Amino acid sequence: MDEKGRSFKNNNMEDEMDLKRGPWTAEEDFKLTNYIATHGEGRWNSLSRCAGLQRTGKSCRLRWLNYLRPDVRRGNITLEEQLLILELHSRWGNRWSKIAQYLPGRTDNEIKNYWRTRVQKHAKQLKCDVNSQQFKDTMKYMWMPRLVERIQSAAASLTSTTGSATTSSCITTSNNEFMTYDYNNNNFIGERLGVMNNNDYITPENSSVAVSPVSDLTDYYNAPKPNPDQNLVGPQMLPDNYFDYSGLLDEDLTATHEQSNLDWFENIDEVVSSSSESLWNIGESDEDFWFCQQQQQFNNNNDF
DNA sequence: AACCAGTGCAACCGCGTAGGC
DNA sequence: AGCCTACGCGGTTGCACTGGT
Repeated sequence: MDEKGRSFKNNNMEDEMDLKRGPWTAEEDFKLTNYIATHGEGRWNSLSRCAGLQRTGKSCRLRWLNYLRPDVRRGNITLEEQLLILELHSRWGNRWSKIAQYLPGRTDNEIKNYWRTRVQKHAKQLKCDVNSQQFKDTMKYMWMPRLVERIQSAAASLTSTTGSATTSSCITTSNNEFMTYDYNNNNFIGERLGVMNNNDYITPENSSVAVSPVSDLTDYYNAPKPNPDQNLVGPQMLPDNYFDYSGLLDEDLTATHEQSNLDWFENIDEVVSSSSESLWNIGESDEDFWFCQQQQQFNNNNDF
């Protein structure tokens, strides 16, 4: 039973009346941050009292975890993070905290909000349920390949403009394994990454999607028609463009990196940040949404 | 300038669960 | 074993901001 439960009300109604709600003030933030800096986290209810905050422990915890924590990463969700969210959500569903473990600095709340405001919005606009197989396939066979392509084209364009100055980025894992991602060869350099390896990751050899120089629209529309009996499921839908994302994250992901704080593409952000804002972000690009709608219409027309 | 609808995000709520007594 | 407390998670709400009319 938490502080909203019966026992709380029985204990002290006056305390409940005094509790403050709503947006946090700078002063409250200061108090909470200062107190945690001195005494550490935990025991949120007593922490709230000791810090002189008229807030529930729950509220303090949320404020700290989602906003005040020094390692909270703010700003737009990057392309790489989008890709990872899509992949992990397809695997785990609405397990936001679990997904958040693999996006360092991002909170479950932020990821959840991203999903609801961007992804679900698109599902709605595409007139299909976000949990439907149709929508999942749209993500898997269209959005995710597009993301991969844009991530790589962003890296490639940067490479072309900066010469060979930036051809790799560093990745550190919770185990302090140090890995390097080679943008020229699209693979990881190093012993092991845990969640990925050279064979798993997208390379020019194993993915025509990732390096396709042809416009997506052309590719998709030239793709063989899906088998009407199979209701838009399976790699046969878009064989030339199919990329198996199950390889992106190893099946042993959970086991090998249960408490992983993998700094996924920690520095790729810097590499592509200058151009990523204008690249494809779910919910932000009319062009790509239009493309998805066209594709959906195409599929509908050919399926039935 | 005023209004309104849409959007994004911080914060809250309800519930399940683990652990202590 | 049963109760209580604290915590964490996923779902939901409220509100500030923004862009369109």
